[in-house]
Amino acid sequence: MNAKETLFTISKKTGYSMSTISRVLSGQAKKYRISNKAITIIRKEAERSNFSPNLIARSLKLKKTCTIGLSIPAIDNPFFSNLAGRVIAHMKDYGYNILLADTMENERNERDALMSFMSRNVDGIIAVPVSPYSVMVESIVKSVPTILIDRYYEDSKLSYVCTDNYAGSYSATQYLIERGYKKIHAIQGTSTSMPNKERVRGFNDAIAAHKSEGVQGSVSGSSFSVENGISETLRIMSGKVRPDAIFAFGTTILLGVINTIKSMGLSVPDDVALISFDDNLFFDYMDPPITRVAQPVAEISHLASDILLKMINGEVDEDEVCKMQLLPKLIHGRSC
Amino acid sequence: MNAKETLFTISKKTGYSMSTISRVLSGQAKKYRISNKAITIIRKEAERSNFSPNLIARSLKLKKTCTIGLSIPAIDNPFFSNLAGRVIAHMKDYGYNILLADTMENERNERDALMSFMSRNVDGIIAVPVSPYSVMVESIVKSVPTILIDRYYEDSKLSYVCTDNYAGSYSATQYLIERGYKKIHAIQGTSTSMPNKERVRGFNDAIAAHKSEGVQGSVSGSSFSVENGISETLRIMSGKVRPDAIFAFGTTILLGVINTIKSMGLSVPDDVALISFDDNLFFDYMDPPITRVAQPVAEISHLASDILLKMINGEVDEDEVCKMQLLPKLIHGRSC
DNA sequence: AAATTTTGCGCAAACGTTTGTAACCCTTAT
DNA sequence: ATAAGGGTTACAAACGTTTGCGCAAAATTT
Repeated sequence: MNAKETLFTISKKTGYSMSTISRVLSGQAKKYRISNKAITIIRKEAERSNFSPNLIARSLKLKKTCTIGLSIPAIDNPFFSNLAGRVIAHMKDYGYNILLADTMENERNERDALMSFMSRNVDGIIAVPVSPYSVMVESIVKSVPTILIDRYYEDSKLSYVCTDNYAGSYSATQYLIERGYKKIHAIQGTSTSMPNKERVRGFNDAIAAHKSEGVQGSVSGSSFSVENGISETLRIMSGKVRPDAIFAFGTTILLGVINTIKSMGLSVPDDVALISFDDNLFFDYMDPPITRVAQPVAEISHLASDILLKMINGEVDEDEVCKMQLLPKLIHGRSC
Repeated sequence: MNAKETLFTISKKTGYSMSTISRVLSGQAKKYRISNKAITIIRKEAERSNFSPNLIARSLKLKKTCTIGLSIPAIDNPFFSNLAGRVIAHMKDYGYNILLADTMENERNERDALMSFMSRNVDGIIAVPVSPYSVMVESIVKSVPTILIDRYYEDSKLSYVCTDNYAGSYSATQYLIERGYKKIHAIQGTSTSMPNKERVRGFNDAIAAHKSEGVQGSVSGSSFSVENGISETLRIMSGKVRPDAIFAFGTTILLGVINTIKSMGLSVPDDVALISFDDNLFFDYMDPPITRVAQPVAEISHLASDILLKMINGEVDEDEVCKMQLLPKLIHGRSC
């Protein structure tokens, strides 16, 4: 309705200069020895006219936007929406807003998002990258504090914090072995992604460590999708060596597996045991509740946010690369 | 690494003035009759130095940020994360970025978020409000195009688009009645929220319309939470008139219901039928798959975004209030 | 050859802040 | 009386864009 208030309009109203008003309203009154009289007059007028400073102008001047760019591959994936929620909440506590981009697992979208973040002068970037490491990503990202989550590039200069996928996978596999399962099949997701690679490695190592006990393991699959879970389950359960346990490397894969197993008239865990990577509220309410390796989303988000804040505040060396892997947690259902 | 490029630095490099460079780089070359020679030189230098315009400065000048503020109550709720994803994707197509706030159902957070949006001069706001309608909300929001989703205020000037909760609830109830259920209990969420009110109304009307057939209905409950689902189910299933069908007004409520019913040793749908409001990927993979009323999230998001864009572009009258209710869809599981 | 038009480009103000510096007024000490 | 000093406030430049206007040179017309 009424035109936007600015320092100028308040200046006209109160007779004080814009500088004085700026200082009062940004809490610098003491420092510049503004009189109490001026303070009260200015405060009152600001209050009355519902003044709020133009952060765009302030950002331009201060070269600080108090904005973080957050780029994730798929917000409808609970893991990522959870992540986003944590980051948003944490950053809000420090006065930062979040520009959110959903890249939909698409490199072009990611590129657009990062470019946009840069153009908008975000103070920092948190990203779950989808693109292969390339000069592009690095060049885009090297001029602004950036931290990766979940996925990362092995020997790059980009800091990251993620789940210890190797350990999680290893311990889940070992858990199955301890429960007496001998023929374990893992259904993997996108085979090129680092988390997936690590899960495969952990799985294989655990199997290898118990080879003498007659434990056999196999891995197949190609994407983090329900369809992949369905087709792989169909294939392996009708093969000649039917596994007695299946390790789904992701929530969506698991759904496909369950669905297929039930439609085949088999039961969990009697005919085949099930364990999954990633957590979900629904897992506890399924029949049976699903045993899974839960990534420490809260801790990851928290840690990544804190590290980024430190980078922004210059409390961490320019070229100090930070690589953190957090241990996931095994949550017991009754699917094994 | 290297200092940020600006029009000024390119000006020094090429010898052309900042105005000329600005016009070339913003595609206004033709309009201002810039020579091809200048265009190529400037383009090349911009390319070489990886120039990207400072959108903060541009925003300040143009009074347009190409940013939309999106405020939702809980991003870990699939309904809202889905919503957010749709809005983000849609707005991206029109060159807008999204500032996302998760209010966590907290009025103070919402207030902060909206204030922040205003200070940051967003071009428009999409919100799922949590606060009661008040002068505050209106005053915050009246100076920038705003549209509400899901929840709304009956006779306010704020436009909204949401599900036709009344119709959805009515048809779900009627569906139960048609399947022969006679004693139907609805477990509601936050009783003050408009969607909940409408669902109750739809439920009651459907029941009333079939009263002559001996259909009885009742409503209880107090929040959209698993706990509420649990406690209400426990209470009603151990009461003297045990319902033969339960209508859960939300996903989380449903989870509580299922869990309790199973732990009581009852089965769905033989002992009691189940139907739910809101959709979820997991519903199809539960045992049995859940019959539910799915809100048309995609359509809502799309429509709301489009309306907001029109408001921003001045293609809709200043004080024309837009109220849209979209029909939800009944998705058949096997829980009835 | 003069007048007019076209072409190509630069000047400078403006957007709303922040902040170093200067300046004013009023005491108080010299 | 003058200087010194503390308490208050204002001036003006800067952040990086965009754009109305104006101007010179080249091209065209008369």
